[in-house]
Amino acid sequence: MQKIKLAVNDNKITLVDVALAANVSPMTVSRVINQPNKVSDVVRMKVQKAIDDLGYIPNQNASSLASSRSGVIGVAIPSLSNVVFVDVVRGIYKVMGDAGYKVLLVNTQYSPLEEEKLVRTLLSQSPEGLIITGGDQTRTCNHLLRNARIPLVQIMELLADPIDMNIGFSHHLAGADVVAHLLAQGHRRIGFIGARMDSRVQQRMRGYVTALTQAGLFETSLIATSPEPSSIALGGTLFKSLIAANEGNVDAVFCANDDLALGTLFEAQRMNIAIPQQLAICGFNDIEAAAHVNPSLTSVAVGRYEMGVKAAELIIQSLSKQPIEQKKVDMGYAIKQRASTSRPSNLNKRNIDE
Amino acid sequence: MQKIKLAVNDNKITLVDVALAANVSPMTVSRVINQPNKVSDVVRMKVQKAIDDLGYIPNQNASSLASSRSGVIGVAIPSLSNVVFVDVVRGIYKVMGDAGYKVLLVNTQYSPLEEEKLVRTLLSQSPEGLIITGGDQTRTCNHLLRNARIPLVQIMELLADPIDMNIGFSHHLAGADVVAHLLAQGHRRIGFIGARMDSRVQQRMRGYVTALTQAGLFETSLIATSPEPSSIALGGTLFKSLIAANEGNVDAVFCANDDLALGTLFEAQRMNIAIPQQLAICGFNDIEAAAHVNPSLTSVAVGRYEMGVKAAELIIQSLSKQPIEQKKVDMGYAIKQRASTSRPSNLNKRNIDE
DNA sequence: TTGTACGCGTTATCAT
DNA sequence: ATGATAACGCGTACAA
Repeated sequence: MQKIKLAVNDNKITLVDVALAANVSPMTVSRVINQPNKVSDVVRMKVQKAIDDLGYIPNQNASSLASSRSGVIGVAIPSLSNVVFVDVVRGIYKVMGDAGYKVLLVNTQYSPLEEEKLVRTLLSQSPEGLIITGGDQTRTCNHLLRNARIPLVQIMELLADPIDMNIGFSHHLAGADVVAHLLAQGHRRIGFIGARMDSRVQQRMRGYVTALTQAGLFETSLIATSPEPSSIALGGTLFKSLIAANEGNVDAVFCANDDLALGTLFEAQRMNIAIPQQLAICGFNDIEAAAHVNPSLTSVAVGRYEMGVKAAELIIQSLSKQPIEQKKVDMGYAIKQRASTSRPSNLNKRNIDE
Repeated sequence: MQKIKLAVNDNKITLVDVALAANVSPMTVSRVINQPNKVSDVVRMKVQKAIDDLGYIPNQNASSLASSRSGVIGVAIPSLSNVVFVDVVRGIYKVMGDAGYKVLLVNTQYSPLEEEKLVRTLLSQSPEGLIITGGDQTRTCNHLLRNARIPLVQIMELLADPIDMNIGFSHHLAGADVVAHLLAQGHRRIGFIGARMDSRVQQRMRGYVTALTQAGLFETSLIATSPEPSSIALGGTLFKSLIAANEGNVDAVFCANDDLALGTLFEAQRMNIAIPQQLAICGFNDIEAAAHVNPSLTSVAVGRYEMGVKAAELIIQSLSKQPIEQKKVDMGYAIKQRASTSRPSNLNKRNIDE
């Protein structure tokens, strides 16, 4: 019953091998795989048996080449160490996986040059769509993307001049809103702690500076930053230098993310600084620990997973030629007030969370 | 000066277009890209100019098909929500990126059936190597992998019968060692909290059961588990049921990971249970927060990033036909003792960390 | 050093 | 419903 294979080169089973085994043309085998309903039941089952018997696995490279449909979506993020990006990627994987797309993920390490190189890599895979982070591309990279003529979504922040589609939120407004919240709680000496200082963290900081300046309360000594990646440890370190630089005269701190905020919180506890009585702390991103640590940490919640989902949906919608209602989507944000910024008079009330 | 393109189908620039523009054969263009030193300087620069002018981007699908070298490494992990896997993936990306390989990452969601489907997807991309998690594959998937004839590394745990290469550590030993540590601190009523209960968590639990039984201290009421994914919140919930089930008679808890341990710690604090005086807590994975939370959390450190690096290196080594000294690598683990399990007499000493 | 011929494994298109 | 033929874009192997 066994047919002899023609292709003997690499003992790889091809469409032709299956066709030979099933006594049909290669085209029929191709149809069984891609358009099963266009094949009669008898033939389909015969072919399927041959496929199973031989353990045939289609060669996607050949398929992509012939059909110019790769089923690949390229995704570029700056880091895998940051839960923020990983959460977005999770959303992308969820939607793209369900839709049958493969995700080719690359890590730019916050470098536009590295990003340009990786975008070339992505484009050489003939992706059907692209999701990239932010708007800080090199000129060359920008040209590459514009010439690619495939759906593209820039995520994580709102851009003035997006290449194609854009989804994010205003980091500047969020930063200013945090300051407004802290001012409303009666704080005056409000510090800022930031690390890595990428485009988005800088926007949060500018929001902070703008709002605090407007209130006539800004001083440069209130800012403590580092180019290093954020971490809990770095948060503690920066908090100590902030305190030192202001001789202890700080009554609130806005941390550019929750890792830094937790570091600040833990360090303050070790310094026997009462939170929020002596020091209020507000983080950013609202990671899970924020709601559970003692005292619970006020933070800015952003729908990261949802952003990934939405970005993927925009690509798919675009690919299915459906009209895109809006190419620019503002995901917004929400300040989750918790114990770390409640003013003393509120402390006996139960904090509303979620 | 402009040459007319032959391929007019999709305004995609191909090797032929570049060749025409540079007045050379397509093969020469191919060489400029893949073996530049085999082309004379004059021609190389002329061709490079044409490449730049036209914005040519090689078609990797065609290249893979013709050369049977895809430059793709497939990676399958069960979840992106768990920092443990993300850290391993980071290590893989580091090494594979530097070596010029693309990483195709898939998420099996802890389902062997989903894994089988995704392994098919990976194989259809003609990957040159594969990295997958654990040894819990379906029979079919196992066959697929064995027949693939490409380097394969199974990561995260030590396997009795690996398909090809294997790198991980013994979760069973680690679980038993944690119990030994807690016993040495004088604890007797040692609870276990676990969630998701995948193969690796189950091995940790069996290590716990074995060691505690050996000490004649095991009771089923000391175990609290849930099939849900781990989270800080779930840690708190499980801790409360553990306490309830034992009427408060628990003096130490071994949590299967640090999220659960943090949940337990924070919940215990809210219940005014003194740590470690009234309750010792040991986590697993040694995430960054463990060393910084107050009191600091004892945890089991495992070189996740390094495991990813090593797995990638094994693949690359294997691909370059270098002999593999050992196909099975034990990464080991280390219990990082911190304040959460120090017995009272040790409390005034400074805890050694790192 | 450069070029020619062919094939990689699949699918689009047109016939039957 | 099924098949024959011709690409898809590139690299291998050999020739010049």
